[in-house]
Amino acid sequence: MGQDNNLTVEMSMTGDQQSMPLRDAVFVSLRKAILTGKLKPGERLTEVKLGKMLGTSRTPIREAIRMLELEGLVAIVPGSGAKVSGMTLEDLQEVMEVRSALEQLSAGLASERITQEEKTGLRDALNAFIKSTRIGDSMEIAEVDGKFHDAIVKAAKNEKLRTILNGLADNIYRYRYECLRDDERYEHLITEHKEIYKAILAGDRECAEKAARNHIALQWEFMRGKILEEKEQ
Amino acid sequence: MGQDNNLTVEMSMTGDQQSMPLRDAVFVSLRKAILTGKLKPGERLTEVKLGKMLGTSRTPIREAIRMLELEGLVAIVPGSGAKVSGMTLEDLQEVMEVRSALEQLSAGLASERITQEEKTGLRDALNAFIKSTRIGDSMEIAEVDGKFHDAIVKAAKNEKLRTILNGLADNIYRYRYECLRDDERYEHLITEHKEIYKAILAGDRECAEKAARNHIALQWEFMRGKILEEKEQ
DNA sequence: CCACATAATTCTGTTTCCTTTCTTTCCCGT
DNA sequence: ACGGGAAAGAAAGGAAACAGAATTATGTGG
Repeated sequence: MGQDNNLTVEMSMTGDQQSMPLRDAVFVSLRKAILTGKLKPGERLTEVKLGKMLGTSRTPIREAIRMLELEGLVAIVPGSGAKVSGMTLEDLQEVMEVRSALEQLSAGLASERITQEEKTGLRDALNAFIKSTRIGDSMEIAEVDGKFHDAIVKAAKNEKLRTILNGLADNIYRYRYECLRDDERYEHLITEHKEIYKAILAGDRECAEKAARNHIALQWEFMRGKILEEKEQ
Repeated sequence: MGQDNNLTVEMSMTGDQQSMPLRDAVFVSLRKAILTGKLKPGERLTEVKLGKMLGTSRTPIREAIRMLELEGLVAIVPGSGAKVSGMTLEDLQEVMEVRSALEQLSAGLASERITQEEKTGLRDALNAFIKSTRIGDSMEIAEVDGKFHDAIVKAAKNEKLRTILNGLADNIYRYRYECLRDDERYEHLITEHKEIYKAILAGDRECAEKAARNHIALQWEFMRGKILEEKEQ
């Protein structure tokens, strides 16, 4: 009961509701709540309850849930309802396999298509990442890491790729976030990012792809290890 | 007016509506109508009209449209409505770039993970493809071509990849379909498919990836040429 | 004390209605 | 005659109502 009230406050809809369809606001709110773990995997999402929490009727909630389903963040059981979808280790591996292929493509295309301004933008993103690892707020690090990868895919000039990659990033956000609490890998992460950055700047597609593949592979290895050792406890 | 009635009949909802949420039936119907070109790019989708056509109220229509939007098949103008989204040549190129990377991954993984039963299934799919090119019904060829690619991604044992690839295939279905009307490329297609098939059977990942990349590259080249020469007319 | 069946409650699926926003058309002024 | 603005109409956005299925609770029999 008290928890619900807490969530109500936490899930208040941000910013400009004006001229923005309610369903989109709800969509963003729910998505954020899931990604940050406020709504936990397996938790049941009842429409009336969410409606009360966000102060809307069921209609926008329903539409938002349908959208979340297509993004894979909730699972709908026909006739029963929706629940936040958890992920098995196998699911994570699937996502990481796809991500590996697409981050390679992203880095490769970026190395060929990046403009001068984007180069400075990418450098700034890299520096921001390095800086926030020094400070150590894992929430911010996840954010800035995402910015770096997004800067690359922007330079790749392929919006379809960008959409898909961002969707995949959301899929694993929860787990990546958990893994970033550990700072033993920060130095490695910086090195890997630098390597990708250098290859893209040099316009060396082969090298950029290789660096990206390597980066994802190491990240996956680390995540996998973390999750497995957590399970043993 | 008469057109509308025609569409009504064409868009009747197929199969087991029982125990299937109406929105999904609507979703499938609309999707098919768009992919087969019954609903043309730019055409406006008004909820009441579609509701009358399919014999439902607006709600299932709305939810289906939201889902179609996330799949990129319709575009929503806030407050105004939804329309079937067309594709520029640049959009197509974006899709093909991503598809190239993922079909490579698909073939590569399949070469490592395919089971004995799946091998025979893939062989059957290949033969079915060859057979339908002899008959020459472009509708069926597109279907069977899809089956072949789906058999591969099934063997790759990665459902996430499968979902994304099928989504991409839908994106370009209309255009691929158009291009298959031309039978000058059938022989090449068969050769390329055979090459992928052989590499997967041999368990040669490198070779499978190369064959897949080659296949997509040639398909794209052909599509691009077709579209450009159509525009010139 | 537990298992099974039945009833009550809750939640989804769908329809219907009201409100808000956009679009189009028509009229008035220049 | 042409352009701008206001009003009417149409369509989406949102809320509430209704029906049916699912889950939970309750009670009875073993």
